[in-house]
Amino acid sequence: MSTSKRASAYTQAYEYIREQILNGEIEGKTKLVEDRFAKALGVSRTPVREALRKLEEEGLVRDKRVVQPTESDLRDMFRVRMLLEGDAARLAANYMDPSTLAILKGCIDSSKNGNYEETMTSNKQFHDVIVEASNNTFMIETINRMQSIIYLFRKTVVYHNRPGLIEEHEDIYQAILNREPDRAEALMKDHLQADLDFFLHISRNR
Amino acid sequence: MSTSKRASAYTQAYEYIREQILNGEIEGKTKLVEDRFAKALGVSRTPVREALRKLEEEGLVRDKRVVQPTESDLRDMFRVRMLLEGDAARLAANYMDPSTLAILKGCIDSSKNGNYEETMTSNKQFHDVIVEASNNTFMIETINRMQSIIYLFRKTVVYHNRPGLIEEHEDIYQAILNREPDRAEALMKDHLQADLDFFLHISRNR
DNA sequence: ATGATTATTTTTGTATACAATTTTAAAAAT
DNA sequence: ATTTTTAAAATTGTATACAAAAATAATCAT
Repeated sequence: MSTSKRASAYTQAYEYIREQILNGEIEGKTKLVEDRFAKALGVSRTPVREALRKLEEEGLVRDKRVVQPTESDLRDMFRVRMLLEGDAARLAANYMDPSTLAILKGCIDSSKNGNYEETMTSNKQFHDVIVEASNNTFMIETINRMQSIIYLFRKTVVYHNRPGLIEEHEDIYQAILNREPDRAEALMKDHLQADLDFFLHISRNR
Repeated sequence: MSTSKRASAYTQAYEYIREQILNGEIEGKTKLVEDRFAKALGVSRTPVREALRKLEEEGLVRDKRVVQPTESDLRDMFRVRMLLEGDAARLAANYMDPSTLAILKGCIDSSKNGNYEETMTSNKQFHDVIVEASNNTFMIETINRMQSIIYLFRKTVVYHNRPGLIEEHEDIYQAILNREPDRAEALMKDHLQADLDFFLHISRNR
C-alpha cells in the first residue's frame, strides 16, 4: 500500500474513490462531484476526472453515480461467470500444478479456521486462484471486472456467508485434485448458481 | 454519423482516433501523442487525453501505442469467445423469435450475394445478431470488446474470407432454426475454432 | 399551496500554462 | 565506431481559469 515515492495524483484519486465505493461509503444516490474529491485529496480536478472516467469504464460508476446493479445485472454476470469459471475449473483439473493445488487447499483451510474477515478473503481467493491458473488474460480481466461489481452488490446486501459454501469449495477442490474436468466444471457451475440464488433470495427481503 | 449539434470535443477525439486505429492508419510502433491529435482536430489536449484513456481501457491502446495482439492474445480471446458465443447460440436455438431469425437468414443471403465489403459486414452481423439476442449486457459488452481487438489483428493480416465460412454460418443457422441447442452450440464453437486456426495460419507466413 | 419562471449557484467541459519527466539529439570519451 | 555523458526538445501530468450547462433556490402567478 505505502510505496516509497508518493503515488501520482491520478492514482491517489483512483484508489481513494474506488475504496470509498467498494466500502459502501458513498450512497448510490449521491452524485460523484469532481471538486469534492479534489479538495479532499488536495489535488486538482484533472486527475480526479480521469479517475472517475476509469471507474466508469470499469463499471463501478455510471452517470456520475455509484452503480447499483439490478437483479437482471446479477443474473447476466453470473451466467458469464458460470461459463468462464466453469471452464477455468476444467482447466485446473487438467493442468493445475501441485504447488498451486496446495495454495488452493490452503484457501479452504483458512476459510474454515479463520475469523470472519479471513473467511471472506479466503473464499474469494479460492476463486481467484482457479481463475488465474487459467493463464488467460482476457478471462481473468473479464471475471475481475464483474467481481468488483458483484462485490458492490454484496456490500449492500450485508453478506453473511452462505451455508454449504465451504463444502462446495471442498468438492470442487477434490474434483480438481482427482483430475476430473467434467465434474470440476459442473460443480463450479452449480456452486455459482447456488451463490446467485442466495444473492437473489437475500436481496428480495431487504 | 453526422448529428445536428456538433459532438463534444471528447467524442470527436474518441471517434477520430478509434477510426484511425481500426483502419490501420497508425503503425503499431508509433506513439500516440496527445498534441498531434489535438492539433489535427483543433481542440485542446484535455479531451484528447480522455479519449486516449478510454481507448486504453477498451484494450485498443497500451503504453501510448496501438495494441498489437500476440498469438497468445488471440488464443485467449477466442477461448472466451467460444464459451460465450457458444452459449449465445444455444440461447438462440432455444428462444430466438421468428423476426430475428429472418434477420439472421438475411445476413447469410447478403453475405453470399454481396460484394467484398458487404460480405464482410454481413458475416460480422451474423455473429452480432446471435450475441445480442442473448439479451445479456455483460456478455455483449465482453464480446464487443474482444471483437474490436480481433478486428485490429485482422486488418494487419489482410483478411480474405476463409473458405467454408459461409457454409458454417448456414449450418449454425439451421441448427438454431431447428431448435437444436446442443448442436448450435457445438457448431458455433467449431466455427470459431476454425476461424482461430485460420488466423494463426495466416499470421504465420507473413 | 402548487406550478411556472427567473435568478443564483454549482458543476462540468475545455483551454491554457508550466514544471517534471521522457525522448531525442549532440558532444565527448573510450 | 561505439559507448557514455550532456544538452536540447518534445511530451506528459497537473494546476488553474473560465464559459457553458446543469442543478438549485427564489420569485411570481395561478
